[in-house]
Formats: sequence, C-alpha cells, structure tokens
Amino acid sequence: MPELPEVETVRRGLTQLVQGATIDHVEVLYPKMVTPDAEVFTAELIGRKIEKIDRRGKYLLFRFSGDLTMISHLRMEGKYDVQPEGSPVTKHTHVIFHLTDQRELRYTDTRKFGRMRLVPTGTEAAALPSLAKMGPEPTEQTLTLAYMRQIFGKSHKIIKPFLLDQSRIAGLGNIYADEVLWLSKINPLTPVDTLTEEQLETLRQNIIQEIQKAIAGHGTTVHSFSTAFGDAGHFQNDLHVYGHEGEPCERCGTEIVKIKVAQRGTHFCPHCQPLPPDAQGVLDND
DNA sequence: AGCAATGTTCATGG
DNA sequence: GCCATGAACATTGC
Repeated sequence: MPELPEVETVRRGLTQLVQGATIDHVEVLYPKMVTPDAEVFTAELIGRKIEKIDRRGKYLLFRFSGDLTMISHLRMEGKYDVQPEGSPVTKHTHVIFHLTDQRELRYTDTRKFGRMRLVPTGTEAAALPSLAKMGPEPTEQTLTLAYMRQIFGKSHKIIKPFLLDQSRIAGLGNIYADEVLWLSKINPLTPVDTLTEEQLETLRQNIIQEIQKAIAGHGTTVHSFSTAFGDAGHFQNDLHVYGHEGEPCERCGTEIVKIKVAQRGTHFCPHCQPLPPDAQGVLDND
C-alpha cells in the first residue's frame, strides 16, 4: 500500500482500530525488518499504549506512551491488519503486535522490503536522513507556487524522476506521478527547468487535487489482493494512464504508451503529452 | 524462462 | 556537487 494516499488510508484505518490500545507483547518473525534488533525492539514495546498515529510522506509514525515513536515504511507491499488473537497468520506476516484486548496488529509484507524503527519521539529526523530531507506535503498550504518555482527552476533533471524524489515533494509514487503528468499534459521526459510558469501552476494544482481525491477514494488497489480487512480502495477506477497502455487516451483517443524512465514503467499519451522539442534520444523502448 | 511490480538506498562514473 | 544508471533488497505472478 505504497503512495501517500494509500499510507494515509492505512493511517486513518489504524487510528480507528488501534488508537488507545496497549501492547501486551510483540513477536518479530523476520528480524531484519526492525531496528534496533528484535530483542530490544520487542522489550521496548511491552506495555506501551498507542496514543496516536501520524504520517509524513509515505512514513507512518506510531506514537507510543513514554515518548517512543515507531517509524514504519511499507515500501512496495507492506500491510497492516488487525485480527482477533490467534487467527491464522500467513507466511508473509513478519511482525505481530499482541494487544491487551485479545486482538493482534500484524504487519505482512510479501517482498520483505518494509522497515520499522523505534526512536525517542522528537528524534525522527536525526535518526532518518530521508525524513530530515523530506519535501513539503502536497497540500494547498504547504506546496506553494513560490516553492515550486524555486525547486523546478534550478534543477536539470527530467520531470518523472524529479516527481518521485521525496526530498522535493513528499508522497508521490509511480502511479500518481504518471497520472499528474497526464492531467497536466506534460511529457515525463521534460527537463523541469523548461516548464513555464503556467505549466508549474497547472502541475501544482493537479498534484494537490489528485492526492486529495485519491485519499477521498481510499487510495488505489493494484496487484489485486483480498485481505479480510480494511478499506479496499477504489481509486484504481479513476486512473487515466497507469496500467492503461494500449488503450485510447480519454482526451484524444491516441493509444497510451508505456516506456521505461529512470527504471520505472512510465505511461503517457504521446499526443496530449508531446516530447519537448529539444528532448532527444528516447525513441526506442516498448 | 524472463521480466516487471504502489520504493528506497548505495555504489559508480561522467 | 549534480546527474544518470545499475544493482540490491525478496517474492510473486504474468
């Protein structure tokens, strides 16, 4: 459940389910997943109450009693769910938080990319450079046009990887980056310092609105799962280009193409999102 | 069999 | 320092 809207959906769901709950004990089945090491991790959490769950970019921040915070990143396939004590776990469940009310908060992750880390509350940035460098949240108040001008004006990167860079803007991932570029009629290979003032404002509005809409739609569910819990998310029905290669563009009917940009699958409409005049050397791919 | 998958980070080379 | 590319992490599914 990866990009900002999905992480926010998880945050809201977990807040409803386990805010106020107390940890009885914790089982770590895949030690590489946690920091500090599993022994310390589990010992630290015994008896702590989950006071609040925050989010920054794609990170979840579990606030425990006694000024302890667990920073959790789901990476590609991490998931949380809450089940009654003792209900069957899958082979991809790696951490089980046993609550004192006969329920279990479980972390499941097929690819084992996710990580969780305990730090004293207030020291998150010091502990994690990527949190310290995180760009502004994509909201009307925090992602200002002045800031957009500043970061876009002085970079020579192309826009697709630029949007994925969490230190510039927090929360966009591969799906929403493609969607926002289609909405803004900007080619993914466009150098960011060639965008006009008008394009920047269009892009800004689309980023803010798209993230907001996706949160309202409880995020996007791809890679089809059917967990017995939580918001399924229906925003996948509102995607225009991601996963739509070979289909006609909703605006002009031209076939949506998929290419590789900075090692990520990238979907766009070649007619609505024309290559900038000077961009060269990317006419191959498939 | 081979490759791509909602992500991040490190290493290398220009 | 900036930028691009490739690999690594680990598993599944097309």
